[in-house]
Amino acid sequence: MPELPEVETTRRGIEPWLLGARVDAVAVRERRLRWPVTPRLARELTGRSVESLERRAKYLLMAAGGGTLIMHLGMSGSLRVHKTPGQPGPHDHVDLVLNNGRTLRFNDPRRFGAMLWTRRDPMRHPLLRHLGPEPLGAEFDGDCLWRLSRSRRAAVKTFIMDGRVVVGVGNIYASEALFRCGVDPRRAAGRVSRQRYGLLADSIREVLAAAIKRGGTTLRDFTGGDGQPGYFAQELNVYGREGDACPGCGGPIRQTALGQRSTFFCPRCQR
DNA sequence: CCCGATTCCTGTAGGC
DNA sequence: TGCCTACAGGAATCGG
Repeated sequence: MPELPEVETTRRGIEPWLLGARVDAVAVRERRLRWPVTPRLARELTGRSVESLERRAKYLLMAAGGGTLIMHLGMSGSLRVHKTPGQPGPHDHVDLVLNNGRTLRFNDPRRFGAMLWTRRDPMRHPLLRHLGPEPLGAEFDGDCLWRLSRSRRAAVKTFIMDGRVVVGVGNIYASEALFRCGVDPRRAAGRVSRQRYGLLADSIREVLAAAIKRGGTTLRDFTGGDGQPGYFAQELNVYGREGDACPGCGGPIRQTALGQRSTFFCPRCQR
């Protein structure tokens, strides 16, 4: 499940093969992703050289020849650079054939991912323009969480997963960050103190940075741009561990649902 | 504006 | 063993 660390791991894995490479051909075998892949995408991308590959939230932005390819992995998408791609398998929806002999291949069984071409400033794109701060950036801290949360009655876990508040915090890392700072995920966002938001912001930053260091979390099938899995799963304290002993107090980890999302926490350590 | 519910999709885990 | 259903989730979008 690509969250920010998995997207960043992917970006770092494929960037060296993309920078400066020219796109010689684009093969679109399945147009039905989150939004339809337009014929324009292949037409305009072909012949352009890649200038940069950046990440904003969970989007990857590949700048090429004045336009930008906006990519999102959804929840089952992956991007890999192949030396010899071979016959496309199931769910290998898009290939970018590069002039350095490599092929960037987008695979996405559930097709929640996206590939969009824009000639405008990507940061002004409707999907990106209302996004909150990057959790690893300088402008993100406990005070901005605290300010935005006043009078909010939604659960704090739901609140930190809202991309307008802070980007990149998905279901796994939301549970982990809240455990780390001892905040009950069910607590109303407006009823978390300023001081505890300071701790929560630190926890979000730490847990994401640690996951990036490990190459992301591979629960089932995530692999980075080189096909390697991530190793943060073994450092998860609560996610997916209902009934297991809490690493803090030894009591059982509990599971509940918040905003239709499974949520894991320790009722003794988190208040 | 705020918030919860619904929607897209398919692989897989669990129940019978 | 094998079939069937439920569930997983990012995030846009809808409905209240």
